[in-house]
Amino acid sequence: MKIEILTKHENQIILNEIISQIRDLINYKNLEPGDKLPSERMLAEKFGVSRSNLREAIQKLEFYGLLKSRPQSGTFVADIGQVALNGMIDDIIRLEDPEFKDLVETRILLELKTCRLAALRRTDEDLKRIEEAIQAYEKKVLNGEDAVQEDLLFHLAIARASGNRTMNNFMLIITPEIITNFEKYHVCDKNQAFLGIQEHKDIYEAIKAQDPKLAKEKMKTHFKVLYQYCYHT
Amino acid sequence: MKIEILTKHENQIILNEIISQIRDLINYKNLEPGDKLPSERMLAEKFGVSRSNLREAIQKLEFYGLLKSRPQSGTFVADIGQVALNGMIDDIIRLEDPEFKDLVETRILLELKTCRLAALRRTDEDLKRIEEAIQAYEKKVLNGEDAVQEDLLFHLAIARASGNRTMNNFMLIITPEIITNFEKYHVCDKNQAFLGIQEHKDIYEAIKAQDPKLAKEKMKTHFKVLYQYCYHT
DNA sequence: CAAACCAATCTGGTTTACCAGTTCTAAATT
DNA sequence: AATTTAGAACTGGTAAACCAGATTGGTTTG
Repeated sequence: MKIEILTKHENQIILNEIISQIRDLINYKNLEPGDKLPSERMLAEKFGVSRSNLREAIQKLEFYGLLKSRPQSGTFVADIGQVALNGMIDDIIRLEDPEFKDLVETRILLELKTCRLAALRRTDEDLKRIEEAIQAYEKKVLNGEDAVQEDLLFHLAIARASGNRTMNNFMLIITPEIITNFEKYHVCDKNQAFLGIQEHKDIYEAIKAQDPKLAKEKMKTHFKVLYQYCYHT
Repeated sequence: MKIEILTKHENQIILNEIISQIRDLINYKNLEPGDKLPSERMLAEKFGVSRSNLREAIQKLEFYGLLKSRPQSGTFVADIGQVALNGMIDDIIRLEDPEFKDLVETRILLELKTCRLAALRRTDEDLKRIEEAIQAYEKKVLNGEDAVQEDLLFHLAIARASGNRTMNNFMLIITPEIITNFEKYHVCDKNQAFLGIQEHKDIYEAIKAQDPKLAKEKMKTHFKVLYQYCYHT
């Protein structure tokens, strides 16, 4: 068999085609929640794709909670009816990579909430971690060095302190892309970094004082520049 | 070699161990953004694990944007410095599966935003899709049938209309878990489903009228029961 | 001496073969 | 006829073999 090397994008396209075929099969066979799919080998042959590719597709649907694989047993439809399953698969296939603006918008939304929650739920260990992040940031900025990484760890420490694992996870997902784009587009300049020290401290104090409203306000102030970048460019 | 069948959880533990070893190696070798990691074969041997497991670990780090694999070339550290990389890997390893409350809390946060954005950005096609979702929901409820799926598709249609791909993706991620738990814990009863019809229509009208503030208000009303479940139990 | 070139080697990706539980069938037993 | 049980076939997961493009070092050529 001829083998071709595919780009990430081409691979994603055939992945979506397989997913769409899996959806069609579920509809055709009227599979309901808990029903078993045909084996990976059969599906791979039926769709004319390799088992690896088929497994990738299944794993993607597993990631979105639509299928469940059980070792030595089979792959099953999750506890989700056909209507929702069809709607979700359509959305999953259609969904493209986010733009930078989408990431920033989401980040602002998440962080205004995580810092509120952090003010309500933070433990002493959380406080300590946030404080350490501030000190690392301050040290770098005062030395005239780039401190994007330390800035980020401060925000991740707050996400952790929020006690909400889902938001924490989402912050981890969008964070690296944000960092790299920050540095690429120079969203923050030296002066901003300097102002950031006090802003970070204000946020920390609000969280320490367990004042969620103030914490959110201070975070909003901290995001002023980011707001403008997101909504006025 | 002896082969053991591992549970998903056990597998995740050894995955985290490998990730932690990768982090140690990056620190030990002082690898900077863009530097190349040793080959998968070498790492697998060095860590005493199979190449498949090692690849899984790499793919997880790739998902979080910390590594980048290039075919026939190698695996590289992303454009992220050691400080951020260490912090993020620690968080990734530590992070456990979210609780239901985390999901609901995040969903409320996301949806209050997506419906605002939908009011600002919705196209005519978006409106049409939302309307169809409402009709499907209404039909089921009036028939006395369960309409959790249709309810969900209504909310996903709004997420799509928000025009923010990241939020759309996040909604898709948390949605199935929410559905299954809804049905398990009977968060919504029949009466709620009935009230939901008008609430959905109110949200739709606000989005149609491009009134973000009203849309958010109506969504908040719609989430009243959910709020109570989330914060008062 | 520098630039072009070529083949040996190394790379991540993919296919193939194999593993060990699970599941189903049908024969054996009560 | 209903129940038990042995075993064959099937399952998702995993290890090993293989692929072809990328890299690299040394050689050749201008």
